[in-house]
Amino acid sequence: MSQRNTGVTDQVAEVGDGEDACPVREVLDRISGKWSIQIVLAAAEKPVRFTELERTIPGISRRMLTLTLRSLERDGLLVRTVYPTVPAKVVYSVTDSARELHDAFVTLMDWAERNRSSVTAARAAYDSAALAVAQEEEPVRVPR
Amino acid sequence: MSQRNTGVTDQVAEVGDGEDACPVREVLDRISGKWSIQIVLAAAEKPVRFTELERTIPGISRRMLTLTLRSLERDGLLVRTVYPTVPAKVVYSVTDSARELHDAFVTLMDWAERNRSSVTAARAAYDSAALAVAQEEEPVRVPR
DNA sequence: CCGTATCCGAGGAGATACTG
DNA sequence: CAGTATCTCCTCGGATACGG
Repeated sequence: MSQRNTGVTDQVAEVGDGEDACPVREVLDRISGKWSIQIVLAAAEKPVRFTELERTIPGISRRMLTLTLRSLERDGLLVRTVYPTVPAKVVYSVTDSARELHDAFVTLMDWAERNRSSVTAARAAYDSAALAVAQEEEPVRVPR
Repeated sequence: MSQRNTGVTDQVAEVGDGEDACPVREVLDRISGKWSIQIVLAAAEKPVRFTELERTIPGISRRMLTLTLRSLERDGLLVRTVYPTVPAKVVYSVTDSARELHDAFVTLMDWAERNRSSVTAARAAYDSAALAVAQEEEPVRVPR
């Protein structure tokens, strides 16, 4: 009991949840963790099997896949269905709640693609400026 | 040099960024961290001063405020303006890029408020079910 | 007022090995 | 196939103290 290090917030957290009530934190807690969004994104297209997700999402580990799935299931975003066939087959599908969230994610992804280049550029500019300062030299003044 | 523990991803990360190119990760890296969203949200309403943000955002520490601000500035989401008055005055304002992102955040917040109750309910249901299993008893079968 | 530097704990996440 | 259990590393982020 009293399991340590469950990752992904925790589950069955002390019953007394604590009254945050802040919507910002609620959202963050749900989409943070490297994998939640990608899983919802994948499951929203069509119900997916465990192994399927493992292949669909590049760097995910078995552990994090399981933990994130449980977390999403707990929040009522995914439904886990088990078919008691011989090697057992498990399918995860999104709920209505998650489908709406999915739309919000799409908006976010859209932003990411439209602003990718500008962010990269801003970053490069910021870094080179910081570097110049660190070297106590005049900015962007090329040697030769 | 080679400073440890800068928090908020890191800045000036080894120059060679590594080619992820995954929009999902890009978004996540920007909105993860407990404070980014709230800062953008606040600065989007009107340009804000450092201390102002400190008061506006409840639990934030000076450290995290600075770190997150730098990170957002680096990504071209915030602009830092210094007025060389006597005790110096610094104002942070959002860029166009950030204003679009702000809209996406609003969508997310909207979702959070609309689904707050259903998530809470789903969580309670999941937890009580798990608890019943843990006690090796029949589910939801009240004693008396 | 606007930060920076340092110390340190909590928990997120990978690697690996084992089970029904 | 679909997980669970451990062990461990590392990043995030709070507390605190100091500097221009």
